[in-house]
Amino acid sequence: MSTKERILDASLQLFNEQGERKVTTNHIAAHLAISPGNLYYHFKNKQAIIFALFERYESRVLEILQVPEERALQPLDKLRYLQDIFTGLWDYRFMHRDMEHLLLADAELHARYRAFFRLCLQRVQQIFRGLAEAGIIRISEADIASLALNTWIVVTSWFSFLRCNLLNADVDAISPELLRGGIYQVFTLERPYLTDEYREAMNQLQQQFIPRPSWLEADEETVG
Amino acid sequence: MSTKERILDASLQLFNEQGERKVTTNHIAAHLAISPGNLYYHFKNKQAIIFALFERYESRVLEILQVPEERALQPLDKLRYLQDIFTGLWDYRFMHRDMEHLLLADAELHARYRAFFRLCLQRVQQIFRGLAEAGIIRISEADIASLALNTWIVVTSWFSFLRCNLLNADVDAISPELLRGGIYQVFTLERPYLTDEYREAMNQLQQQFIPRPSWLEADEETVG
DNA sequence: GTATTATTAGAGTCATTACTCTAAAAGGTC
DNA sequence: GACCTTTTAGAGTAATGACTCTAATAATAC
Repeated sequence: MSTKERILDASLQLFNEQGERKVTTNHIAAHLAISPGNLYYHFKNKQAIIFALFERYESRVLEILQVPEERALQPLDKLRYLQDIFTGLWDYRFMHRDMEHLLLADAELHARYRAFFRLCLQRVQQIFRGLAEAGIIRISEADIASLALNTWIVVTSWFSFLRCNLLNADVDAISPELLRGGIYQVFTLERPYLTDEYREAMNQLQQQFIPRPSWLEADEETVG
Repeated sequence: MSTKERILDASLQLFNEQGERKVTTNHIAAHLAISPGNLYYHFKNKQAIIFALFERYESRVLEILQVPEERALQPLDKLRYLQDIFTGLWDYRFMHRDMEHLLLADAELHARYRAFFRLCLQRVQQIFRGLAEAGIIRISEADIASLALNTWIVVTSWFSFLRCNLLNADVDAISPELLRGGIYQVFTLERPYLTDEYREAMNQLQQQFIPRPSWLEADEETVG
């Protein structure tokens, strides 16, 4: 693997683990046992690393959010979308964590992100239209726009929500178990629009993702 | 006004304007034309300032989220809740912007925030129960929990969403106009549960908050 | 007025961090 | 092996930022 790719992989790992703010370029170099000079030979600055990671993230997400044209959507499609998207967000979880700062620091990235967001929103709307055409949901165009936006917000905020509201011990061990809570929440957004025909089936699907809401557990008493 | 309060006010202002990450204690002192030593006489560190601001924020929000016991909820109550909460969030908007980092850096604040969140969630659920008892919505207990959580996520993420997706020029001018989009989104979350009796009235209420979705506008071409 | 305490100034410190510079090594070509 | 390009090491730098220390000044008590 090329040094350039190794730098990206290590950066992604460290950013995800500790947050972009706490990971310095020197840390990244040290982690790879290369010199800072070497790192800066491959990337002109920290922003360039982040930009490259965003490109990876973007293509990953857009690949997932494709709507099949040759066939109608099925109930399980929705589930697959959610699982794939949440997994993708997990793999690049530092991104939405510090997004505001990243965008403020890099106007080019900001423009790129805006375009990406708009494309995603369109895709999500297409998916809902597909579900409507397949008779799975019944929904007006105006509601599709609102529902898509709410879905976007909940999905992209889910890991931030978890990290803020889990016990510290759990934060280090965010697991598929916690991902499920996010899937459950998004199902809830869509549920009111299900047609009679599919309501029961989709509800049963959703039931499989009922979370054990660990964010409601009380803190342990600190032993004094 | 005491120096201590002036420090808090200035910190809040600067944090909101530039983000906690970019505002140093020296900046705060300079802004007030006092010495760093003076600042540190009143607060033992930057975290202590943030903690004090959180206490303000917390009491502000909890005051808003009260459920009247002597009377039933009315359709306009929901609107007032939303307007007050969004205004409160606006006044402390740096908070949810850098929340993850703030909590990771201060275990005490983290515990406090968790408790605050759980209390808020209960209050929001109570509000939905109140709306159900008043015959405005019809909803199961399980759905109340999901709906409350989705509401929390959308509300607390709304300003982050805006800052990420607005044109740079607009970010500096986030206005009531943009607040309205948030209110509209939250109305959408609740809308499917409205009873026949109130559906029309609430829809009309919501229509007043249709946003001009500036986050969908294209970037200006850069003049080359 | 004097003693005591609360408040303030401001220079300074120490660690951190993004990034640079020079030279050495490695790799490829003929 | 000589020549050239690519890659790497690693010491160094300039700026920054959270925080400290000492001494001066204001406020208060008696």
